Amino acid sequence: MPELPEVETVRRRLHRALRGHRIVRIEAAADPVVFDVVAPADFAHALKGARIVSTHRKGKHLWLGLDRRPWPLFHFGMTGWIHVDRVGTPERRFTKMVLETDKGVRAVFTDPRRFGRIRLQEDPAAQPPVSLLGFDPLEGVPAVAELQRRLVRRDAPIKAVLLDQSIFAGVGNWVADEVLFQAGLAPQRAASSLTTVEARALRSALLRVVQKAVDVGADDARFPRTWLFHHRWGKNAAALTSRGDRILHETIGGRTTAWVPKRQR
DNA sequence: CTCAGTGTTCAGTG
DNA sequence: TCACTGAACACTGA
Repeated sequence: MPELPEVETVRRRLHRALRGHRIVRIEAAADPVVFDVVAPADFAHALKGARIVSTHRKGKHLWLGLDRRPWPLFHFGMTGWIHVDRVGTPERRFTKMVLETDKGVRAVFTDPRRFGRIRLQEDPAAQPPVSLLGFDPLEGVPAVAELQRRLVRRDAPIKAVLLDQSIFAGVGNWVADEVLFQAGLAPQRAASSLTTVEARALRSALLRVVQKAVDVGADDARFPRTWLFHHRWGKNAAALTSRGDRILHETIGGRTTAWVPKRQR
């Protein structure tokens, strides 16, 4: 479930588990889809022997800072993940990369659907795709006036604009729907039609949703009961919110969108 | 067997 | 060039 909160949660786990360790072994699967720009052997060679000094994230992109360059950069796509295990743990299915450290920690990148990507870059923060991202909500959302300035020239539905990574880095399908639900905004509203009051509601809902999801380690069982999240899945026509309001499912911005007409205008 | 899917990119159109 | 839409990508699981 890799949107901003999930990726940030993985980053924090990696940070605690790997920082200061030296990489003693790398296994990189022969998968030219996931390793789309670096040969797996070159990736392994670049990492082996290096020390992990930092972890980084912007939007849905995650990378490690090493004591030498280049650095590894990960994107989880729809089904990617990095699991932190101890060396000796049973293998996992759909493994694309295994990293083992001198202190016996193993990080495993898995991805059944193979939309994820593993790359190598000299300076991930300074080069595409990371350099092309908009603001990361966890690092702070622009003031309402600035936000509105960016929305006013967009005729697309606000749902689609929320998914635009060059503006809202890290927002994915469920975060977008949750934000619109909590802000009381109908997803098909043109972004340019938002009033200042509505843009303010959007801004604070975005901040609140992302912060809360990260605070609970992206563990959805700990999301507040009032969140749409718990009721939105499965395109169930009879689905209701915690207050008993009907949830509609329709395609907006090219994605399945769950929303509550009674609460969103 | 069919279809949806927590993401991104590209082709085609206006 | 830009903004927008819809298809394509690859594969699992319901």
